[in-house]
Amino acid sequence: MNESATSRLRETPTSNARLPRHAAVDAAMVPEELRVSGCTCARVRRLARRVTQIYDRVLAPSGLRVTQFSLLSALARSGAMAIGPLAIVLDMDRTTLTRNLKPLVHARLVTLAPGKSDARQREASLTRAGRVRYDGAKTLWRRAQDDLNRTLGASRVASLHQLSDAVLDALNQKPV
Amino acid sequence: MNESATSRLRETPTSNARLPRHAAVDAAMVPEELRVSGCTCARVRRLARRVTQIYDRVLAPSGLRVTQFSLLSALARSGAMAIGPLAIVLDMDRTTLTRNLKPLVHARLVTLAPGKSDARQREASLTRAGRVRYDGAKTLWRRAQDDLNRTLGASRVASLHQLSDAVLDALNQKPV
DNA sequence: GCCAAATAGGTGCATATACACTATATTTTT
DNA sequence: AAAAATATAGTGTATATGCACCTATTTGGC
Repeated sequence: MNESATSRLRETPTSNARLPRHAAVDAAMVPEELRVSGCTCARVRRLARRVTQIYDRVLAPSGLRVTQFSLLSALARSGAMAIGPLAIVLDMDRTTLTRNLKPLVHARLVTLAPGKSDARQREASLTRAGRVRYDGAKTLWRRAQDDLNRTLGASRVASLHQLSDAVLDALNQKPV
Repeated sequence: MNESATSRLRETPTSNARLPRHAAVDAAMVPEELRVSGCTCARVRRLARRVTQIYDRVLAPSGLRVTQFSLLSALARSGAMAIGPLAIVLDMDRTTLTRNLKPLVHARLVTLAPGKSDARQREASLTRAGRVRYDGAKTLWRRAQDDLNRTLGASRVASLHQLSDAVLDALNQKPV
């Protein structure tokens, strides 16, 4: 069956312990014993899964998922906004945004209105019900965030924020 | 409608330094120093979206997505493994893993065999074709990883790995 | 004014994610 | 040994994600 079982499952194919050779930054490498994958993408996806579960569970009583909460939050902050610009702001694919808005529109928390100057545009904005729902959910969001802060420690969370922002910024400056 | 439209939507909403300002809602009486502004979950999700796009595009010629590549990688490393333990190792919901394996099983890159000692278990393992596909995709993965390292700088990538591992470890030690 | 190019957005398709519930097999209890 | 409890995995449902392709509108030359 698994003829590969004979191999000594040496370290992970993806977990080569040294990153790029064009930089000498070995000083702070992860201990080998952790035997984690060397894939940055796998790490951030895993992190997103784990963290999302926490927020979604705490937000559940509001009937909102954290993605939906974030969309309401963005609209509460920005006011009416067309799909395209909003997608750029959120680093979200335009078509993903369209689909993520759908349950919110169906729940009448968000409306989509034709653009005033350009008939192609669709401006998304919070309804009154959307504002109310968002305000109510903020308490739960705060609880989730506090839970995380307590578990990880504020400094680690702050570091995570800084690093995430820096990475996203770098990727937007110089797209790969 | 959007009475908040007056606010100055400067740069990105979530990287924006002020989210909820109402400290009165803290059901858990969290000290101020534990308060962090901005949503950690929105950040890590955004980061995961962005990074996933990079890897998926580079991996495209292999016919594998990065999630699938990671699954093959895990199986290449571990050999045959039952669904439950594999899900735990990957910090992935068990049912998500079952469904993520489906396209790989359908493509005959992975097989699911009944457990030898326990008929409830299903042991996943790489097929020969799966091993070949995985080996071929590793070159593309390496390219994606190198691209990212070059764009972000190795030290930032190393920091991201360290921090992600530390956070995941902390969450597993002390589940929220 | 007309038409090609560019722009804004939606659809089809496939995968990714996870909670609630279900089905089956094993283990423990009586 | 039969019943109850537990363990293992799959399904139903719903959302999240994004590429390829499509439609409608606007714009830029002419």
